[in-house]
Amino acid sequence: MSSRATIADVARLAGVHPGTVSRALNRKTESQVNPETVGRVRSAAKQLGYTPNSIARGLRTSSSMTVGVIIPDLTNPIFPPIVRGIDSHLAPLGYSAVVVNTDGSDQAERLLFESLVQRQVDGFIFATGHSGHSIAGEAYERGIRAVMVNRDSRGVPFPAAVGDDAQGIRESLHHLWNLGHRRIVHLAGPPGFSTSQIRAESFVSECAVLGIQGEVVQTAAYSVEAGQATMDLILERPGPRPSAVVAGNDLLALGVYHSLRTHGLRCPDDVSVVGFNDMPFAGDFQPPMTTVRAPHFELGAEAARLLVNQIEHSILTALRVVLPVELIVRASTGPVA
Amino acid sequence: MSSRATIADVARLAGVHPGTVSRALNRKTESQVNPETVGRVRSAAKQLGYTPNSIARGLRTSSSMTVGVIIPDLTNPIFPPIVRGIDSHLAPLGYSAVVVNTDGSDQAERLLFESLVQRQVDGFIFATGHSGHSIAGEAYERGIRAVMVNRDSRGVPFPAAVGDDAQGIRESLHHLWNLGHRRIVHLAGPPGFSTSQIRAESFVSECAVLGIQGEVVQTAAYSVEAGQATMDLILERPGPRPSAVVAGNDLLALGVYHSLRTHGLRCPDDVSVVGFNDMPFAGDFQPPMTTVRAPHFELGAEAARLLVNQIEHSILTALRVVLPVELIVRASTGPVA
DNA sequence: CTTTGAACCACAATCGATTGCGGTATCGGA
DNA sequence: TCCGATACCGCAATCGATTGTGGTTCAAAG
Repeated sequence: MSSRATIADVARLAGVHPGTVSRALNRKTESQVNPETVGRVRSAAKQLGYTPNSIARGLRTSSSMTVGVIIPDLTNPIFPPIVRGIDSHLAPLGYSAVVVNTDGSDQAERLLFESLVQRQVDGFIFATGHSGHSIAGEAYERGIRAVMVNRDSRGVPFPAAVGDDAQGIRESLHHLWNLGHRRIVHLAGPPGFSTSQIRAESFVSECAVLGIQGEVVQTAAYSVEAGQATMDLILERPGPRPSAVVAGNDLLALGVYHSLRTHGLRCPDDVSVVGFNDMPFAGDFQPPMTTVRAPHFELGAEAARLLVNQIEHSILTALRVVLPVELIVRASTGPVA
Repeated sequence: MSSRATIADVARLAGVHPGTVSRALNRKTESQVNPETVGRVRSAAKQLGYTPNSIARGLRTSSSMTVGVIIPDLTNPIFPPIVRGIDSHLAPLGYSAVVVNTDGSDQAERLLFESLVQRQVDGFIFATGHSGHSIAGEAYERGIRAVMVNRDSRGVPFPAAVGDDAQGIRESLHHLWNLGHRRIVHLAGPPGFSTSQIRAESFVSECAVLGIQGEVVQTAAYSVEAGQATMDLILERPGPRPSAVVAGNDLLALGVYHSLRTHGLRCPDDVSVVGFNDMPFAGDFQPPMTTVRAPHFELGAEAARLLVNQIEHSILTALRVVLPVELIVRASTGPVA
C-alpha cells in the first residue's frame, strides 16, 4: 500500500502549519486564511495528490459521511430502485450508503444496527418499518437520526417517504369495478406493516363506497409462496370464487398466478388480478401484470433528502412525504365473464 | 447524540490503564494480560455498554473493515444475489460492504473508486471488469487489493470468481441440437466483456464440434432494448430465419421475446430461445425461459473470500475460481417445427 | 541472598485530521 | 510616535483507539 500524502506533507511543501492547510482546504474556513496562501496550499496539495484521510477527519469531527440503509432483502426487486434513489441523492453530497439485509429478522436487524452505530454512521434509512419495530423507537430515544422509506413504523416519529397506498388501491378497485367485477378479494400483506394496513383499510372503505362486499384475506408474508398458498385456500373452499383479486404486492400477485394455473384457471378469463408496485419485468409475466406503479426511485431519493436535512440542519419534523402512484393497466385484468 | 463510553471510561471503572483495556478486549492480545484482569475489564465494559469506536481504531490500524463493491447497475437483477453473497461472507467477519453503481460509465467509476480509496476501504470487488478496464490496472499498480466477480478484466492479475460460461453455452447448444435445431444464432453481449467473449468463442467452437453453422451477432448492450433491436434486424433481413437463438443473457433473451411478438412469431413454436443467468422470475416470463443458471450468490461469496484472503493474509494469487453452471429447461425451447 | 526471567501492566507516542486560543505583523487613526 | 483593531497563522490539544518500550513484581534458579 503506497503511503498517501498527509496534511503534514502539504504543510511542509507549502511552508505553513498543518492547521493552516486544513483551513485553506475547507470552504467554510477558507476565509480565515490569506488568499495567496490558499493558492500556495492548493497547488502544493494538487502536486502531492493530497486527499484528506476521511477516517482521521471522522475521528475529529465525529461524523463519517456514511449512512446505514437497512432493508429486508435486496433480492426483492422493489428495493434496488429504492437504493439507487437513495444513492443518487447521497453521492453528490459526499455521503456513502452502507446497505445491509435483515431477511426480515428483528434479531439480525438489531445486530446490524448496532454494528453500524459502532461504525459511527451519521444516520439510518429504514425500509424495515413495522408496528412494534422497537429498533426504530430505540434509535429515536438514543437521539440517532433516521428516516423510514416505503413503510413506516407505527408511532415512531421519524420522517417517512411512502407511496400513496390508498390511492393505488382505490384506482385498482375502480378499474375492476368498471370491468364489471363485484366479487373481489384483497390478499393483504402480513399484519404489522403500514403498507398492509393502509392498503387493506382503503380496500374495505372503498368497497363500501362502491357498494360491493369486498373480502380481505391475510397472507403470511409478502412472497410468491405466501400468495400461492393463500390463493389455494381461497380457491379450494366451498362457495362461489371471486372474479378478481387485488394483491397486496406483485409477489403475492405472482403467487396468485401460480395458484390459478395449478387449478386450471386462466387469468384474466377466469379471474382478474392486479398487483402493487410494478416491480421490474411485471410487464413480462404471463400474463403481463396490471399493477400500481410506485415511484421507488423517488421514494429513495426523498428519504435521503429527509435524512440529510436532519443530519446537516437538525431539522426533525415528523414529516410524512406521500408520493403519488399510478395504475398501469396490462393484461391480467379483463371484463368479468 | 448521547455520548458513548470510551476506552478511558472502561479503564477508569476497571482501575487499569486504557492500553490494558485494549489488550484485554482483543482476542489477539488477550493473552498478554492477567485472566483475572481480563474479567474485570470485560465486566466493566459490559456494564458501560462499551463498544470500540471503529473510526478511532481505523485511524490507528489504518484499516476500515470496509470493502467497496463496484457494480454497473443494482437494478440489473443478477447483481442483488451477488451482493447478498458478498455480504454473507463479509458480515460474519466484521466487514461492511459499500456498494456503488457506475451505470456503465468509466468516468463515474473512477470518481467512485477514488472516493472509496479516500474512505480507506480495505479492498474492492469489481463487477465492472472489461478489456481496457484501466481502473483495475491502476488499482493493481497502486497496490490496492481487489478481486473481480462475474466478469474479469483482461490482463489484470486480480483473482476472479466467475461462472463456467463455456459449459453453459455447450449445454445450451446440445439441448438445442437434441431438439433438432441446426440453424442457430448467438446474440453475443457487447465486446470487451469477458463473458461476451468466452460465450461467443465457446459457441463457435461447439458449433464446429456439432458440425452446424452457427452465427454470432453482437449486441450493443446487455439490455432488453438491445436484444429486441438486434433480433429485429435478424428477422427482417432476407433469407431463412434461425430456428433458435442462444442469447448472451436473460435480458437479451427477453428482448428476443419482444421482437418475436412484434413480428407475429411464437416462442418456442416458431423459434426457440435460451437465455443465460436464470435471473429471478425467469420462470414467470411468457413463456417460462429456458436458461443457464449461474450461481450468483456463491460467486459473490467466493469473491469475498478471495478478497479477505488477500487483505488478511496478503495472499494474492492470480486465482480464477470457476463455478459450475446448470441448464434449466423450461418452455422457451421446443422441437424444431 | 542475589540473579534471572517471565508475567503483567503503565506510560506515552502515534494515526491524520480539526479547531480554540493566542501571538505577531500590519495598518490606520489619533 | 503610539495604540488598538484586524488579519493571518502557528501552537497544541483533541478525537479514541492501538502498540512499542520499559518498569515493577514475584517466583524460581543459582
